[in-house]
Amino acid sequence: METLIPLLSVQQPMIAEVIVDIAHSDVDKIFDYACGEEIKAGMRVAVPFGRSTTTGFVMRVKEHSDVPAERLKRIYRIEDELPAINEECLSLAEKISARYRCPMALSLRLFLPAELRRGQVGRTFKEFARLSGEPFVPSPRARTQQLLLAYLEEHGETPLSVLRAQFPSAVAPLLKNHAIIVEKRRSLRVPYRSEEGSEERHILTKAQEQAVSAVREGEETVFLIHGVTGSGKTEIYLTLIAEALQKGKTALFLVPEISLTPQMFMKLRGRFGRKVAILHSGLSAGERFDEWERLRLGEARIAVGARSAVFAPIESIGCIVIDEEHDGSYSSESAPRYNTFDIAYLRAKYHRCKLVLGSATPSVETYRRARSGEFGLITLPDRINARPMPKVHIVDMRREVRRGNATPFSSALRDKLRACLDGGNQAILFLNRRGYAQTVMCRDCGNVVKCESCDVPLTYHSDENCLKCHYCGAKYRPLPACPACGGTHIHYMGTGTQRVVGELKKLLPDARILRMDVDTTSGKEGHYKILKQFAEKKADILVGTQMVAKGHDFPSVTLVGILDADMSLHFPDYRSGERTFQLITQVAGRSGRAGAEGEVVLQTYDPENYILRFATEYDYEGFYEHEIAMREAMMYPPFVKVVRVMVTGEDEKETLEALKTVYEKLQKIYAAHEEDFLFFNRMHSPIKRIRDRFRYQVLMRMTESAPLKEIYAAVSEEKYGDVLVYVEENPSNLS
DNA sequence: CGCGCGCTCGGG
DNA sequence: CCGAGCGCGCGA
Repeated sequence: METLIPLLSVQQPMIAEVIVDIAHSDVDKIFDYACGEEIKAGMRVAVPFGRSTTTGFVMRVKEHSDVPAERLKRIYRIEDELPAINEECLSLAEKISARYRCPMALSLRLFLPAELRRGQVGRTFKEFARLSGEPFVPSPRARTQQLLLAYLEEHGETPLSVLRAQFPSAVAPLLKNHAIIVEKRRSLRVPYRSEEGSEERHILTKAQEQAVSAVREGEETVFLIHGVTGSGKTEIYLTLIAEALQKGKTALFLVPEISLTPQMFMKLRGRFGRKVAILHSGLSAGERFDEWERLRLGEARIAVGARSAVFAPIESIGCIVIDEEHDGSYSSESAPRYNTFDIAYLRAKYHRCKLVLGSATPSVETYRRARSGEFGLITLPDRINARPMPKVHIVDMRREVRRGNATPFSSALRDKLRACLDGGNQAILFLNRRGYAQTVMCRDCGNVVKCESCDVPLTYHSDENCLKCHYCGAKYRPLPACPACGGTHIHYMGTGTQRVVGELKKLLPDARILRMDVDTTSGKEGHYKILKQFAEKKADILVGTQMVAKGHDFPSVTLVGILDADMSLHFPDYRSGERTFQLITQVAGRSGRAGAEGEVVLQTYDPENYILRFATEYDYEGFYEHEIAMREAMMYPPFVKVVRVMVTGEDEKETLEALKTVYEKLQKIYAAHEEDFLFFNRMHSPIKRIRDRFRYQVLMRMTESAPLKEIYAAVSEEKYGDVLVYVEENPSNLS
């Protein structure tokens, strides 16, 4: 008779559900692999796939598979000792893929630093020395050896490099005698390293105190802090973050791309020391990876960074902050086209924590949600130092032109500039147009010189003496004659920052001028270098594009000139008014922060415009009431949703064919839900070609109840060869 | 995505 | 008859 002996040595194999790291809809599905007990959800693994090996993400581990056992293959190896993506983030990735119809591989990648995917980031190691405990008495003459041992006695484990520097001759003999032991240990690179955070108490004003308790005690998940420039929003954020930390939780602090300056890093490091990890493209690959790793390991508990930091690998989040909530950089411009708020909201819901939005000029949509009671609304109307906002003077440029002033500066601005510099103060001139001249036109035939790859006029750049395309970056030699008619009356139209600097030198020959725009801020810390020079008063006037507008403090700036306030106002976009208001408010806020009272000169050809009027009065409420009424009357967001399906490809015929296919599918949805659509049409994009790709679009305006999911489904249903098709919701630029 | 399979077409 | 080219479906 046979006895059945349990085969303890043969483990029942487990099954891992794996998503392979290939961003393609054909392979965007679960593949089952056999694996052992050591495999956990969230790990990256190497798996045999087809005839090659691929990285995959373990989504789930289960006991049975519907795939016949003979077809199952085994996971080759584990790529990360610790699961790279936790349960919360795995399910978040699933939601993102479902919401934006993108392959799981793409949504999963959001949670990993690029360095990890590329494979070998140098994990750096460092040697540490400690006392071995073995009895050893150095000879009385070996004084440095005695000192070293005493040092270790006092300080405990110490990096070997420190000992080598302090006791150069002692290390080798002590090692030889086994008096000390050296171990290699993982060392994490900490950028902008400083000592522990300062424990000093930060005294809050009454208004700040009230704001903090409103968030702490409020019922809502989301809070909007609407506070004027200088009202002390940052201190509120930091207090809320500190409170989360005290409860043993972590925090997420999201800021616009541009405001991640070294000063900002230092401020946070000063406050929270090594508990802060900064996720930012300005760091080296190694630093970035290590900061991510410090968060994942729990060594750092506050993640600070731009948009992508919302995917930080932290657990038990106690507080999420989105500063400068209205900033455009919070929307992703490549697949998946997520909005940072939406992701942050999902995470806040999951962790049952507060999501705090802050802005001096909230987006109309956010403000409406706050006013309706959906979000908690906290208003900080006063500046900390009770200083009034700078006085804004509107200058009618039509009158200047009539008087024969052909320069970019009104007489009022010229006078104030001189007075400002005479008083030993600094000025900022803002103009949202880089280069020297906006367009190059032939006066003989009217031809405007365009880029070969884009349907865009070229901008003349005087410092490089070339024509540049601001969409693809291509450079061209300046033309001696018109390519269309051979005429030689080439006219340089419109003023950019370079021309302003040139004119300024003529006007104020002794003034020291700095320029800040995309062309002068190349390199890793380009912005920072220019801002630093200006802050150190190595220049009198800073001329720049909108990058001068974002939260930097220059105590001796007492004059801000907005050279062309209409520029963004007449942008063909329902948000142009909102953006202009935000921009003017921000730029104006640069004036008069500490010293004398500041002034702003706002030059416009449309001095009666309501947006400019409200901006000069710093009247956000007034602006909002006017704007929201207009949006409702015109049926624009937030009352409807603007959805654009973009179709772009290098081959125009192919692109048009794809457009036709997509349009027909969308038309079916439209026909079935006609009552939900206010607008439905296909057309050229305003810019017909960018980077050699033709651009067509189906533009829709629809109610909230319209079937957005069906639109996403229709677009991702079919393959369109080399033609790229994607959906945008309330796109921030409609070019 | 990368690959192999099989179908089709064209050349000799 | 054979080789190149392409569309399709598969991968666990």
